[in-house]
This record gives sequence, structure tokens and C-alpha cells, in this order.
Amino acid sequence: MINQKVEEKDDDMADQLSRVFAALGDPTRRDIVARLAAQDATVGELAAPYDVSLQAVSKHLKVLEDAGLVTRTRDAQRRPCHLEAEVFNLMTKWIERYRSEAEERYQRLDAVLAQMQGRTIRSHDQGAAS
Amino acid sequence: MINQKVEEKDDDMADQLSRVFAALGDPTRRDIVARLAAQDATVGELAAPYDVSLQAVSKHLKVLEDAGLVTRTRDAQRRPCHLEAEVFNLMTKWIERYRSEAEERYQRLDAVLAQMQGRTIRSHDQGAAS
DNA sequence: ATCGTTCTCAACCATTTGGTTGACAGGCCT
DNA sequence: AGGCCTGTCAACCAAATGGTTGAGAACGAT
Repeated sequence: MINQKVEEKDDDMADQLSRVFAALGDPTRRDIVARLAAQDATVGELAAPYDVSLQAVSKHLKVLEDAGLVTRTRDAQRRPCHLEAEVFNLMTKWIERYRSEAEERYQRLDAVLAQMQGRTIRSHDQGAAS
Repeated sequence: MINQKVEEKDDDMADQLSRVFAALGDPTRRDIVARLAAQDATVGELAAPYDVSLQAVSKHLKVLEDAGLVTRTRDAQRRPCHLEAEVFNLMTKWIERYRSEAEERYQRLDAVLAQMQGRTIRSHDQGAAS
């Protein structure tokens, strides 16, 4: 029961990660997010600067919404879009995890090389100062 | 001259950001990156766990390489893949920039709401302690 | 020189993606 | 009620994506 829930959650998270990364893989969408970081905006306002149709921008917004990056509320015929900055944490956590893993590995490699150098085995350096 | 260079660089960076985000939008590729964070690996080693062809994994690696996330060296007929963790900084910088922007805005909103509450306008709170 | 291993390239296929246009729904304003 | 904004939905199209198989390049080993 609980395990199943956890698995589901993991799947959902993985899917959301995929959707979020994929969503930000498009320059127009990244630009939209950048502008929404400054302030909420309607579809029309967001679409104005780009030379694509309003419908295209509407689609981009749907992608961002599916990724959980933006939410839309109602205001008469307008649909103000709001950035959900919370989702950024998901990405940052993923990135940070593997960055640190890689970095620690790099540190260990450095240590090994230093040790080798100490034993004068050094095979690929041309001028070891110390 | 210099301006042109800068523009080029900006374009390249934007393109790379797009490529990096897009690359990580695929779960298989994200998994490959996760494994490469632990240690370098050959194409065959990387392909083993997945039930797709070696060629498919080779393509994934090309995508990751084009994004600057992995580099490949030679070792006889093998092509060891290495994670370039540096690229993570590019993403983190972008994310951090807009996250903080959005967060600051949120703080200001909070301040405004607090002020309104001070003036007893408060419309949507049930029990303000302070 | 030939063989086995490891991997890439090329051609092909199905699906997804990003864009278009046209129709129309929802909600203001006379 | 009719008109005007704002935005979505639907159908369609071209290009990109993720996968396949088959051929072959590069290299070590025998």
C-alpha cells in the first residue's frame, strides 16, 4: 500500500522533472518564465513580443502549466498567468545531487593524483613544480 | 567586432541552455547522467540496463555531448564517457536568477498584505494572531 | 590477415512538437 | 440582443525526436 504510493509518487516526480526540463528546453518558454518571474501577465501580454500567433503562445503556456511551472486564474475574459517558483526546487535538488556526487569524485581523483605525484609515478605531467 | 563576439556568445549560451534543458528532459538521459556522476563508463556499460538498442543509447550520448554534458575519449575500441559537471552551473545560474526574482516579489507581496492587515482590511484570513 | 569487439553511421518509421488558420466560447460593454 | 475582446479548441502541416535494423569503421588479439 504505502510502497505503491511511494512508487507512484516517484513516477510522478520523474515525469514532472521530465516535463519541467523539457518545458525549459524551449527558448520562448524560458523567456516567458523569465518575464513571469517579474510579474504576472495575461496571455495577450505575454504573446505581444513574439512574432508567433497568440495560439502558439497559448500552447506554450499549456506546456508550462502541465509542467507545474505556471498556474492560471480568471479575471473576466483574461487569464492571468502566475509563476510557481516552487517547482524550481525540484530541478535544483536533482542537479545539486549529481553535481556534488561528481565533484566529490573529482576531489578523490585529485587526491589520488597527488599521491601518485608524491611517489614520483607521475605519467602525464610535463613540469611538476612541487 | 567585440559586440559581435558577445552576441555570438549569448546566442551560443542560450542555445546551450536549450540543449542542456532539453537533454535532461528525457528520463533515460537523466539516468545516464546520474550514473556518470558516480563514474565514467563506456557506451556498452551504459546501455546494458536499458532494454533499447546500443545505437539508441549512442544517440542519447550524442545529445548529451552536444549539450556539453558529457565528453568522450578513446580507449582502444571503447569510448569512455565522462560527465562535465561544469555545465550544471549554467542551469543553476539561470534557475537561481529567476527563482530569486520571483521570491523577492513574493516577499514584497507579503509586505503589502501585512500592511493591509494592519489597516484591518484583511479579507482572507480567519485568525490573525499578530 | 582475419576475427571479435565496440561503437557510429545511414536509412527508415511512428510519434511528438511547434507552428499555422478557422471556428467559437466566455464575459465585458453598450 | 448584438458587438468586441480575450483566449481555447480542432484540424492540419513540416520538422524534430526516439526508436529500429543493417552496414561498416576502428582497434586489439590471434
